[in-house]
Amino acid sequence: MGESPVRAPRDDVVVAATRVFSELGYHGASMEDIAAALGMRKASLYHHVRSKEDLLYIIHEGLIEQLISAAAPIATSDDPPAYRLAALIRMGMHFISTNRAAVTVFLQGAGSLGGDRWDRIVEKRNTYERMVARILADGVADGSFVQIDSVTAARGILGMVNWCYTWFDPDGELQPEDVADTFSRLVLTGLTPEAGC
Amino acid sequence: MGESPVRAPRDDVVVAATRVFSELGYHGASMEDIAAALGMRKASLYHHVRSKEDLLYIIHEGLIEQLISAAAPIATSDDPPAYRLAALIRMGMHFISTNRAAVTVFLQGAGSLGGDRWDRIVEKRNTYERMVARILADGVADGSFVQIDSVTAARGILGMVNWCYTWFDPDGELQPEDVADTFSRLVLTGLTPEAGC
Amino acid sequence: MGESPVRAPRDDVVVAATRVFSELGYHGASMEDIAAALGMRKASLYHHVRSKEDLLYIIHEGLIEQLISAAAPIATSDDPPAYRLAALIRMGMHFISTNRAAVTVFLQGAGSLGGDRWDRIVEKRNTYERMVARILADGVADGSFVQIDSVTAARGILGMVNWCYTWFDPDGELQPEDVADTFSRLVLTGLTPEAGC
Amino acid sequence: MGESPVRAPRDDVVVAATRVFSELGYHGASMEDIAAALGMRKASLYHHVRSKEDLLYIIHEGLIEQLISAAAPIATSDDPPAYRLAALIRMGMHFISTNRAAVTVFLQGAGSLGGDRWDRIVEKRNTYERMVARILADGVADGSFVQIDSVTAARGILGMVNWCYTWFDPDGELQPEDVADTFSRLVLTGLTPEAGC
DNA sequence: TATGAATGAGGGTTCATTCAT
DNA sequence: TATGAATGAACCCTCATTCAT
Repeated sequence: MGESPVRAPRDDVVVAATRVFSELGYHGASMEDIAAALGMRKASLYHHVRSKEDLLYIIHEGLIEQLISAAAPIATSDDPPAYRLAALIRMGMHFISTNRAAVTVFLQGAGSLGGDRWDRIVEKRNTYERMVARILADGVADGSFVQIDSVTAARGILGMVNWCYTWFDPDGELQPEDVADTFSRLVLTGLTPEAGC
Repeated sequence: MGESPVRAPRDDVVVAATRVFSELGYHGASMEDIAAALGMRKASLYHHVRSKEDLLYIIHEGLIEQLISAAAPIATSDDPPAYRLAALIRMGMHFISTNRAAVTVFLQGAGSLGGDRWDRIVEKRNTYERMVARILADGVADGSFVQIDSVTAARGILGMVNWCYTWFDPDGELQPEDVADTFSRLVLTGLTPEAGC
Repeated sequence: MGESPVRAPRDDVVVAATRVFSELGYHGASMEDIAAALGMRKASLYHHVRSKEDLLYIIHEGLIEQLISAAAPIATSDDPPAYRLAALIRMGMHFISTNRAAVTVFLQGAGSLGGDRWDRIVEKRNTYERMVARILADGVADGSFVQIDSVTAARGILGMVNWCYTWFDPDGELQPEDVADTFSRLVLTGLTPEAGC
Repeated sequence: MGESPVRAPRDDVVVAATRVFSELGYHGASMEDIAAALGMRKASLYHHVRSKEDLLYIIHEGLIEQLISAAAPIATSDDPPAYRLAALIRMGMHFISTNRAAVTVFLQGAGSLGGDRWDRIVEKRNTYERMVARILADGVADGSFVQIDSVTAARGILGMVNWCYTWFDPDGELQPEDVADTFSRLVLTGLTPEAGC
């Protein structure tokens, strides 16, 4: 915290890079492309960012930081686990539909980020994952959830939500809340009706 | 249709390419890398494949074809929906843990495949997705599943399973069947115990 | 002649450029580097100098002018040739140890200076060289030196002294005068003791 | 010895690079220039060399190795010091006039070679220097030379010879042997005639 | 005077692909 | 089938220089 060697570039630069990366992929996008999206030439771009990889890192870090900030209050609230889980799923869907491009870059960008930086991102990613797992573990502990492998279940739920970046269309008929509701019902009460009640 | 068809290259070539692509990413891997993995030089590789993109397409097609072949008998069996869904999840986990590299290439490779070919892959991908959605719809129809948006739920379940390529370690403690069981319970009976029965 | 003349920039600018050029080489140093050494930004530097090459020329000219000024009175004095030569060597060593950075730039900078300017520097360099050769010729003429190719010998002596920029350390144990004495003895009386006297 | 990570490129490549570097300077020369000198394109050059710096290193190493090989038998022979010194000077002049371009690259190239490699070259350069100093020390020890700082004198003599790369013209009237003779007389018997004999 | 921004002109390097042997 | 060589097309990045503020 505080010693990041990466200057924060102008906002529009990051926004443009995020869009271009999400459309062409990190490797498929050239600095030229990003510059063009900003109405400037390649060389000018280097006044705002030090390298292409810097841009990728900035996007990654911005996203995971924002995600954690949004998740933390939900995960650590005093609400019952089921409630917290549903809120987290809703937040996740909202996040994806609001940050479409950045999420795409984030979830596809694996492997393009150099060692140290990738490690730092992974660490934060794990932090987020642990928040979800913690909610499940809490529920199992207090009996509001059935006995289940909370880590695996958490990863399953995360996958369910993350995967939306491949198909969810914010401009489509379905609202993010609709999807979140479906997912919540799916993992909370399950597909099968409660037997014999 | 109009393009010249893709000759099927020697198996070891596809295997090597799959491994190299999965490790370095499609863009990050060079033909040189693949050739080296086969103990030959770049130029020789062109006696076996016509282009780098051909390789990617071959891998994609091989995978989706194999996946559909494995899924079809399950999806179309006469077993009850809940049973079929569990079987599909189990098959999916098994598939991922057996075809680690290819699955990685398949799920990360979006965007690197040219128009026509990508479309053909997407079509088959949709076929697979529809199989899952159909099972859910069947369950909703026969009352064995609760009323739910079967398409969205199917995508959620697929995401849950697909996402495993990012974290599941075939050499770890967890068996693919264990994960499949957790996932099945999660989406069939849900996290919350059946109330007051 | 036809080109616009070079304004003399602030002294500290030249000093900084000299140091930076000597450390990184002319091509290796950027205007940014020089500006940084002055605590300003690249663009500000252009208020003081018109171009990078101007800086190089200014350094070259300042050095050769200063060197000629120091050498002239010695070379044209009435002292006997041996004395003048020794004095010149001493002056040369003193000059190198006092103007380390500038000498480095001067002796390494060949080829970076454009046609006309380089020619002008070379001309002055030759003037200096001729001073030394003249001393030798004088000695040969008045019999105080042996018959020898005075031009070649002069170049040898200059090389001996100039070369010091590659190894002489002003902060080392050896004083410039010590080196000058060794060099003077070497070229005046030689390594071999006078035979049978 | 043996573990050099630099493949030896085709001879003509090294020759061309040497000439181009000597004419334009390392930084002033582009890979394009070198390729053009070989009648190929920039990209083709990379089949023969891994990087521009590799080329520079190969030139440096080739030169210093060759120089040491030529100097060693002279320096370690049983001939009297004066004879060995004269022979070394003659060899040096011959070397410079035969390897004009490479010597130019070698003596100007300081600073362009990365840390490790530069260190390795400097080490060998010192080896060569020590050979000369050793001859002088031998002469001082056996009384055939006057008492003198042999290290400084050696550097002076080396400078005298090395400096020739800046002015000696192999196609001029002066033969390398002529210059060598002048230099030998200069440092062996000196400029001043033997007094009163 | 000082500077942030912009940019044309390269420069080194990589790479998929072709071709003659 | 195998490969050494060659190359066009890019790509990332640097830099001297200009200009509006």
